[in-house]
Amino acid sequence: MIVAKKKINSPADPLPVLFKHTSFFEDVWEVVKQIPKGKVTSYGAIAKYLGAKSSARMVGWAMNAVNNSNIKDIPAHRVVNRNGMLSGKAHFSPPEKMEKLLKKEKIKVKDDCIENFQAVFWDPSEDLGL
DNA sequence: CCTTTGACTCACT
DNA sequence: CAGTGAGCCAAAG
Repeated sequence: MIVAKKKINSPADPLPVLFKHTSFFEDVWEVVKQIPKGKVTSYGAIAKYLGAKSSARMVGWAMNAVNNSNIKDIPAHRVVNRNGMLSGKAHFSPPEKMEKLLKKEKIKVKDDCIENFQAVFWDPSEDLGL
């Protein structure tokens, strides 16, 4: 469990205010980190796995936090919306990076959408046990 | 401190 | 079947 405004990874991370005492972000990250290579999941699935306490929007916030900080251990590119659309691509360093990384993992992406989304979809509730 | 917004989703019209 | 509204919770203005 990572705690609050403490350094997440690098000593020189510009990690802003972000988390105070909420471990929500960590939970999201942990789940995201568990996503098998070549698979993807949705914000809603993660939120649901976390108990649906928070809405999927918070998951997106967590991803935003990842981009904001120097955290690179989180494969945020494997997280898309429930339609399999790369809704968050715009928030990547180069927006194309998300799609690029996905394709690199043999995930078929077309027009910012994962074609075989259902096939590569990974449900945390299923693998992590629920 | 109150208002607005956001990488979402579901339900209703 | 597509458009709209509401719920969601935290962060930024």
